[in-house]
Amino acid sequence: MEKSISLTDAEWSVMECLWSRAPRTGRELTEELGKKCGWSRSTTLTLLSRLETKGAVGTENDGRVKTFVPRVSREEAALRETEDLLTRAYRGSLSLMVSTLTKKQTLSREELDELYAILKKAEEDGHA
Amino acid sequence: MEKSISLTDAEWSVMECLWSRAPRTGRELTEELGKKCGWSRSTTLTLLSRLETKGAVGTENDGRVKTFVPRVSREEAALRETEDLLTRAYRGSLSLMVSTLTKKQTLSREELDELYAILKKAEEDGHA
DNA sequence: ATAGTGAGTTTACAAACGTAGACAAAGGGA
DNA sequence: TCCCTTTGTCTACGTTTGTAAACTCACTAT
Repeated sequence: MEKSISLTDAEWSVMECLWSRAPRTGRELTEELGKKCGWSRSTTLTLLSRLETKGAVGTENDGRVKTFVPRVSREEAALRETEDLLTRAYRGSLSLMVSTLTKKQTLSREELDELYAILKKAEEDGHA
Repeated sequence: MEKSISLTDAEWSVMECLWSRAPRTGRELTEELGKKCGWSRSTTLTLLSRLETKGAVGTENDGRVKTFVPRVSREEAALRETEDLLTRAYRGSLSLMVSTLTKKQTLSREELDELYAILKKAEEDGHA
């Protein structure tokens, strides 16, 4: 597979916005990110253009106004980074990761229940 | 808590070496990383010195030779990055992370068993 | 026509990263 | 003593990232 796009911190904030609703105009995005991150208009637009170059967002020209849409899903992006981290920090072992986390922070009842459900599902799908 | 140290990609490789055995001399480290990563002597030493500045490794002077030791454990480093990622990409939800992973790759029987064990343990420790 | 606005594009610039060459001090042999 | 090697430090340089000002073009209200 061609290596999927990886996002920087600032870029995540932009994508976050786009994932929450799209298509959006530059206008809306600069406004929202201005509030949320304290960025200037330019900052947001620069980021958007870098993301476009990377192929993480697509644009369309409606008259003189550009609209932006995400080209990668949040899942893809998240997955990409997670796999990187898993490899880098846990030699690829998910259980090692989870155990490291649980050692440091207590999981809520809900979180636990969800995790059990997920495992159960994974189990079923696995030997299907 | 004072924000723990975060490592760059290249720095992880260096720490990896140190975690696998320490204390080590610059000599050993440049050799190993030269092979493993194709780095020049300078590269490794620069990284080591940056890590020293960050406080991620400590040094000691035995005569004219320096020895290096890790100052942060692999767990600490891994945890730090994992928490970052969890926040950035999964709004802090571990179960969301795990489910995203399981959707993309099948877990082995061992991995599953380990995960169940970890959850069980977390559960017990939780309401202790 | 004129000036002000909104939108998009260019240029900028410092800090962080990856990578490494150059240089200096110290020790070991010829 | 003189040179080579070892070890450590300093300097360097291109790229990426965060952040934003400056500039330009099209449009609108006067």
